[in-house]
Amino acid sequence: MKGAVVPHTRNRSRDELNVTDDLNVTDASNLATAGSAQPVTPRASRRGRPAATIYDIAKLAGVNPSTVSRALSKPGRINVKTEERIQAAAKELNYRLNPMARALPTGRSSTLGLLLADITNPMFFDVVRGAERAASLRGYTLILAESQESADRESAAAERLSPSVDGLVLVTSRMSDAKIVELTDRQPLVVINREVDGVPGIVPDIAPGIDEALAHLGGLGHTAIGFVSGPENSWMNRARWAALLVRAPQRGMTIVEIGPGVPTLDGGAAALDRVSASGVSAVLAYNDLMAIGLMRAAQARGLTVPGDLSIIGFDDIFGSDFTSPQLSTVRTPLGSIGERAVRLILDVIDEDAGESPHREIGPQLITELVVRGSTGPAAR
Amino acid sequence: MKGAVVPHTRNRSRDELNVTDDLNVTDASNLATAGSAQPVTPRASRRGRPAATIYDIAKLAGVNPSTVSRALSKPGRINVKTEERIQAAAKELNYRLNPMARALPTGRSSTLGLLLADITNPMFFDVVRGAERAASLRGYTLILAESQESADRESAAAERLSPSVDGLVLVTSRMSDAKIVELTDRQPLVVINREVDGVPGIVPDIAPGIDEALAHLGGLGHTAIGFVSGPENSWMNRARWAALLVRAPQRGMTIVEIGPGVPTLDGGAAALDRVSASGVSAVLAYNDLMAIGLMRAAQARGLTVPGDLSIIGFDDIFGSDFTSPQLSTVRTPLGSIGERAVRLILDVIDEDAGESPHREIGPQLITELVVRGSTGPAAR
DNA sequence: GACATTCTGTCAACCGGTTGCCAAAGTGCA
DNA sequence: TGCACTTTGGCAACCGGTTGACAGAATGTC
Repeated sequence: MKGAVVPHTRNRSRDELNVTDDLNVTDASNLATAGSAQPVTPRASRRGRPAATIYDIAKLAGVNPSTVSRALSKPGRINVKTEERIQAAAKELNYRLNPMARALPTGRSSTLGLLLADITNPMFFDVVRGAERAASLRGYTLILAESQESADRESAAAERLSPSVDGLVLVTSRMSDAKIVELTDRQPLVVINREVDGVPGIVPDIAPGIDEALAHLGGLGHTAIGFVSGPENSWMNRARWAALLVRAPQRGMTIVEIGPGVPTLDGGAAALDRVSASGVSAVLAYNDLMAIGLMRAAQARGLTVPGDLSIIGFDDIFGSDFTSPQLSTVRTPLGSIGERAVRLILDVIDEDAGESPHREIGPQLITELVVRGSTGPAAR
Repeated sequence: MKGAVVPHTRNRSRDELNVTDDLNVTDASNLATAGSAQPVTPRASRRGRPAATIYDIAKLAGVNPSTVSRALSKPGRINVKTEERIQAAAKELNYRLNPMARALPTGRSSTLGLLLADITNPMFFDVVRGAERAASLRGYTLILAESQESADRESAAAERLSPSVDGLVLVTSRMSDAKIVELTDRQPLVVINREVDGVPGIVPDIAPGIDEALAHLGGLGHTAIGFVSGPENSWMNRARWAALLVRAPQRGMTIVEIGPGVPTLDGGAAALDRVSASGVSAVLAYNDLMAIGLMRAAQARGLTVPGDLSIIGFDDIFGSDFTSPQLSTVRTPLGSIGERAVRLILDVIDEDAGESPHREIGPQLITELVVRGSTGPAAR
């Protein structure tokens, strides 16, 4: 008899299974007056066998588990005949790879974390869409987390996500540069709408849109402009203000900053008093949300837009053309930004893994003015 | 000498580490004219030591790894003194538990999958917010996936997520009942806005809102109503239509179904011809997106709302009060629905795990009419 | 002081994959 | 037929945790 020390034997006795078919179909007719929380039918316990593993496949195909692993993830490493047998067994067992089991030895989860400041800001729609597309194209899954405009919550979310994602995309980070650099030291990370020394990032070129906006306003006779400012800790807020501060005087316009404020409808509405008091005839707001909030507050007070006040937003979010008048706004190519950001971080990840460091420099991400109804001639 | 067979020795020589401080700070000044894709600074490779494990803690605290595991996750099982020592070591090493390593033996990932039909439908804002709140309250993370209104893509997403989540929440599923039941057999699952036999779900009570809407329209003199219908495979679409079909005649009104159509702005706009041709003086649309699309299309054609046509939407999404006139709509308590759905699925999960099957039946999730400007007296 | 009971920490198996190393089998070429 | 080289598949360690079983120490009881 051979030696009998079996060091790591797996004894799984899950082959035969119950399937006691006690499904108790409750009659849930009467669609129309649907109740609220439908009571759960007493489901004794999850039926259906546990998910198949490579060990099950190995047994069925009569090979070693490691061979199954290779057949499934290293095409060509295994004899074609064997590979076919394994594929057949996998299909028969309806095998589905367990990503977490794979992530443990490889250290790669094929998962990316996307940190947003505020889910309810429609600006994120397109970013998420674009990111999703680029991610799934390369077999990655996105995990979304929201920081609700708080640097602390953002940093907590990053810490929480960190062990289970291959990389982090910060969409409109509220964290300090130092914290971001610290995170970048630990794992691949890219920022959107922000520049941090030594951290890869995707930032649209805001200059064209702002130039167009100022030219547009100048052409309408406005000479005193306001900037309804967003969060102080937003890099993009500072960037937009900085650009205006340089460019407005170049065109012979005066410009004042009104704020900072929270980047929401309410934040925009809250700026109305200061806007009125400032005597400006036109404002740019940090984003469309604030612009719309301001517009509605102004209208509620009997002012007309653009008669008494011209308003321009940023981003061209969903709904910015619902308003009356429709909002003029500096469009940001959000979808492309999300897409590029994910491609960039995947490149960083691959590079860390020692693969080809190809980095495509695509077309510029430029912004442009969308002229709609909320801008008009300055009152004489 | 004792026996010397060490079966599973871990030899990690990661104690000393490099930290070659070659951070090459590139000067990225000039905020305003930010370029597009900022080139990545040549980052030799990820700096910073690999994440600490319980083995590192064990060595530092002079105990066995299993003791560390217990100290960290089974408070009280371990001597207070030892536990403190371990906690201190964990803090010193900045230890962070690896969720995937934990998920493997326990089979629980503390992660929930949320399947949406369309991220860009603002209806999901509140659902996601509510779900997020309930999930994080109980230590769970949400993974969002989008099916883009396709049953196939939805089912594929469910399959893909399945191995790595503890449960699935289908928000507005487009899959067949059979498929949903099949998934439910494999793992905890709850549906929102849908009733499926034997599958736990959260559905708002649409009757009150629809009654109010019909009463409102009746009071304004409307007798011929249209329902601009959404996707055929949407349970909620059928439910709304079924409710209207029963209730409108009870009030002496006629009602016709116009559709089906895609549940977007464009889908609503596309229904305009059929709405005009039908001769109705008021319509309810499947959701706010279609209602707004229809309203804008009507206005673009020179019709007035509500003068020529009264319009009511469903859900009261973000932006439904941006329009002019503002949209009257049947509000759905989306946030509560998301919250309740997550609580429900966590109960299902706990129950499967053999814990207390407490199930709170909260207040009813009722809908209500929000009267704004898009409804008015019927034309004589 | 003897014995039963509770506390506390260790051992080793296990979750489901991946992968370096190696030997057996197959192939090519002289 | 002999030998070098390539293919192919198995073995066992490993990723980072969890947990049942168990033994030694501490404590309680009479």
